[in-house]
Amino acid sequence: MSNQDTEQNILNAATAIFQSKGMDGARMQEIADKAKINKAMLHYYYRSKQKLFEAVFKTAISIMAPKLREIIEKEEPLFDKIRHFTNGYISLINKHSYIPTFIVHELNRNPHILQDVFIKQFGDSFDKMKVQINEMVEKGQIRSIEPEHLIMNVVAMSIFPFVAKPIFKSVLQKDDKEYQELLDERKTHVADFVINSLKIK
Amino acid sequence: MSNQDTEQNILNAATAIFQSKGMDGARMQEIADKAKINKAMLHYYYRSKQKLFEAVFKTAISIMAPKLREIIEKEEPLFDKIRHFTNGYISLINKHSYIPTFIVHELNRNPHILQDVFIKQFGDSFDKMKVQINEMVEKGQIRSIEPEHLIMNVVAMSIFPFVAKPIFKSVLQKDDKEYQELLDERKTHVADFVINSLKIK
DNA sequence: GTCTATAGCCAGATAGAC
DNA sequence: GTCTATCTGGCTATAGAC
Repeated sequence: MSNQDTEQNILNAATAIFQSKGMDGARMQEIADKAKINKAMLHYYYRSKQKLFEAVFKTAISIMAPKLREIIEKEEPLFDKIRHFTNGYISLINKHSYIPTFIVHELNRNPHILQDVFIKQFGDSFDKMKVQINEMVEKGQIRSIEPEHLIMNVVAMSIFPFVAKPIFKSVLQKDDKEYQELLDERKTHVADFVINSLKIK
Repeated sequence: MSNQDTEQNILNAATAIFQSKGMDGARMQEIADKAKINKAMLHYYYRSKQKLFEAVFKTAISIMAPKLREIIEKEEPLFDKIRHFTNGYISLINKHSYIPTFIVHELNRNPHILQDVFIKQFGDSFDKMKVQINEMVEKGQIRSIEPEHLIMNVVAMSIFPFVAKPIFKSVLQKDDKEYQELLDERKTHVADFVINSLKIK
């Protein structure tokens, strides 16, 4: 295996372990076993558990952020944007379902990891979106709503069902297959639900 | 200090530490320091870290569950129920803001903690609520919606802003005071948003 | 019940042979 | 680059004096 393959191999194993157990619960030995290499190799390539964790965390952010950015920055009508967000984001998270829980937990454990990552990346785009929403309200095209709440609503309904999967599965009494079907339905359901609430008929 | 005071004192300290650092990140020494007692006392009263953790976890569930049960079981019109839920639950979580993140993380770490806690407590109530929603759809009083999605929507919009607080604060560029104001607004905003989406006008 | 001291274990990190 | 063996520190848990 080449250096880069080994490095990637380690990162993949570390991602799986860190995302399911968190920084504190993860064990270097377990990561090494998963990567089918020696524990010393982890340190050879990444120096420390902390550095390896940071690599995993940055990778997780880099999977989530560009798609978000793409959807938000694209110039198109608000309702289209909402549909693209719920469809695109729920599909993406489906492929990386551990990421939201992982990010949420690690950020609460240590909020300053973020610092200004998001501000720098999204500040301008969100300002534009706020203007777009406020204009539609003023023109009477949608109900009155604060942009902040609209954004929180859409994001919450899209992501929370992944984060709270064990609770919802239990409360709604669904098995894995049934719950997956619910998640798929939400790609369009959430957008419909939001747009119905905004529309003035 | 009496036995029970000491026991409660330990539980309070453990709650604070476990809820901010999680089971794996918490240190018995830190809990002892916070409770201003000796580390050996923790073991005298709770035998092991695991047992102490379970006490904290059960307390967290027992704070969240009865209110949920109360709101869901009360016989009243659906829209009233939605208003009571968003108002009551957001207020409650405001007083215990670490709990949702704590529960979510620990459940993902170890999903079988739940087992049938929720099913037994809420199975019947949710069935009744499903019937209530389905009847309103059939009578043409609200838009067609699957009860599961409606429940997920309301819960997600109420709870996710607490879980994702560091992210939203950063993205929306709010300080603590401004973010708290947003959370307070949501007690009525979420209910309005949901009811607007359901109404047929 | 409360403390000090310490046993015993396990994890992250490194030394050093190959 | 890759491995084995080992160091070092920190953590849970307990023994035992008071």
